[in-house]
Amino acid sequence: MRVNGTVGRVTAGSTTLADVARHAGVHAATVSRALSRPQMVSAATLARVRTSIDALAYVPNGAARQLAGGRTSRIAVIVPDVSNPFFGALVQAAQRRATDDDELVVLADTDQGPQREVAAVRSLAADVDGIVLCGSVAPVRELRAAAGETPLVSVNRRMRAVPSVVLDQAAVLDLAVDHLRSLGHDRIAFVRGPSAYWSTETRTRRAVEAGIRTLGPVEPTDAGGRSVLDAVLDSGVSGVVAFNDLVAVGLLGAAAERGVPVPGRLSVVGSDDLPLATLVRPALTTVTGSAQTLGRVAVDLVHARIDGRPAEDVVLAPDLVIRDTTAAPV
Amino acid sequence: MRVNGTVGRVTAGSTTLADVARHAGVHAATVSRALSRPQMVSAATLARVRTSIDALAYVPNGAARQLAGGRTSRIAVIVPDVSNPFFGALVQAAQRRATDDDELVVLADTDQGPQREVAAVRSLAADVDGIVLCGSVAPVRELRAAAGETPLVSVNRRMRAVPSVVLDQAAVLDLAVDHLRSLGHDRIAFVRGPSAYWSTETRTRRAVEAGIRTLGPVEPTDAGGRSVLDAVLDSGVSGVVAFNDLVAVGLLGAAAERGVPVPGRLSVVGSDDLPLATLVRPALTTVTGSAQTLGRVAVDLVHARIDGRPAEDVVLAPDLVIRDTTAAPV
DNA sequence: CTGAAAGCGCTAACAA
DNA sequence: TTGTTAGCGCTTTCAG
Repeated sequence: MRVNGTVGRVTAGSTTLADVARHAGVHAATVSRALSRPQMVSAATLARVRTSIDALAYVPNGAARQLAGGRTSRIAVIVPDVSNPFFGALVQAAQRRATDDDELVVLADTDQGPQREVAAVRSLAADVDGIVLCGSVAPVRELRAAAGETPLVSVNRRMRAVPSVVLDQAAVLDLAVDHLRSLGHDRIAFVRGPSAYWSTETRTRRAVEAGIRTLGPVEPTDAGGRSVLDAVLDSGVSGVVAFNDLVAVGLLGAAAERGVPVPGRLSVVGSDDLPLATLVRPALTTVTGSAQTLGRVAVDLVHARIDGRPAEDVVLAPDLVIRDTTAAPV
Repeated sequence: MRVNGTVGRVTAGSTTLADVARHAGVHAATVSRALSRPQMVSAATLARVRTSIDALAYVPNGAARQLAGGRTSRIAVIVPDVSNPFFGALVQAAQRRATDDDELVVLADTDQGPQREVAAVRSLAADVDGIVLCGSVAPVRELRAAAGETPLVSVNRRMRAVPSVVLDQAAVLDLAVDHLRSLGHDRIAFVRGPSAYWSTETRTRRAVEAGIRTLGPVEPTDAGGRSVLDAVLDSGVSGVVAFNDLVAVGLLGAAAERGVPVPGRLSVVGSDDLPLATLVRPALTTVTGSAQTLGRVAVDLVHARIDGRPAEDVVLAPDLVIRDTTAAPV
């Protein structure tokens, strides 16, 4: 069986550039130009080519494009856990932004492992134009080595020599603390997330400066929140800044089961503004920089890097979202 | 400036097969074999090649691979909304399964638009080995045309001539209804999701058969649930089967605000078993076929199709997860 | 503005 | 078992 040659193709292959060129009566190169640099082609030819493209329902082959031109029209988004709604929203926002640019998003979930994180970066680097790395916990050296020439942008972790988009974590803590103080709480604790997180460490530093006691670390989940209830009660604080909304919800749930009055004996502020925050009762007061914004800005930043434009760190100011059923005057 | 030739490369390019071959003192084809069919290479050569691969930190170029061999080691997962925790979990499970197979997952979010759904399938088809299409709402003809030769698997919607993995929706409804009946409810309503969903239509049909009244359709969200409260109260039912957990939570939230006793005046059963279900108070009783299972099975199915193995529809039986704080005897 | 030719990095016959 | 030889479908110089 001939596989190539004049006899015909066997490859399942869909229509190619060559097919379009033939149909339009021009050279393949012209079709290529019509696609990527329309202004280099005469209006008449352009029209003809476009007609053929539609007629044949031609879709350019990404692999060939990449191989020949270097560009993939693909960016990778690497997150610790897609099933976490925060990252879900972030990924979605990134995807929307990328789509505006006719780009595809390749997703990798690291399951929170530094090992897998580096592996993901390495294996993706050659196949995408840029990488958005979220909630990274791996050593920066390794990440940079793994990324090679591929533009890398970090979200929610500040890294040297890697453009980052982060929340101002000190402000996150301050906002939450001030809010609790304004309600009259003077004994306040910060429940830490995993130590590997940049956000944990940055907030902890601020907490220490501010003389706020810290509890934990706990897992950044509902279960983590539940597990810290005893410590919270023992510590005698009345106001709690939880690492994130999941921890806050877990803490509140456990408190409810133990009959601890909320708000009253305990006021809790979360962080992330998950949709969840509005659904639980009492609703959660939360400090936030929206996942959407982070995702969008990150993609813009990779684009800048891809195009060789300078890309500076973006530090987003958090908002305090008050739902006023959780945190109440003592 | 020479771009190619003996002078040296300018392309940022990382190490290639050829580099490894040179380093190991073998032909490029041998390295290729060492990578994809190790058993075709002598142990000694294999070892040497592997050493070189490590030494040079070689990572194969996916695009070249695809172009030459036809395989991409990539599958696409298309969902209506990644930020929905149900799909988040599904995507994560799919991703894990794919990773076991050294595959990458390309993600597309259609924002629930049939238009974008078809576009996503079309643009992805040539660049992936297979497609997992979740919660599809587009016309089957168009989808099949868009997919071309690329294996397609549908999740949560049964399609003719497309292997599908779905929940037994009649069973979903029956389970929920039986549960409510066993608690003594005899006036029960089903709150419908969007009509475009296969799961809505299938359940509705069953509801009609079973003489259960239907309400809605509503958006498959918290807001959708809130919006249907009046209709629920007006209809005089005491038991409600909500389209999914988000709707259920919205309904419960609105009920709580209106002082409707739950459980008591109203018992609600959701569907999906979102993590959320355990976090709200009262906790949600829910009918489920886990998102994880759906994701995993779907990926297995695409793999089967990719390998040319026969792939039959998988109909998963739902489970009833009873948390017993929501649905209680009348 | 358009055609010709070369080649991106890899795999897959085919020979040896 | 290994080397040789062709391309995969596209972009890109370079001429014309």
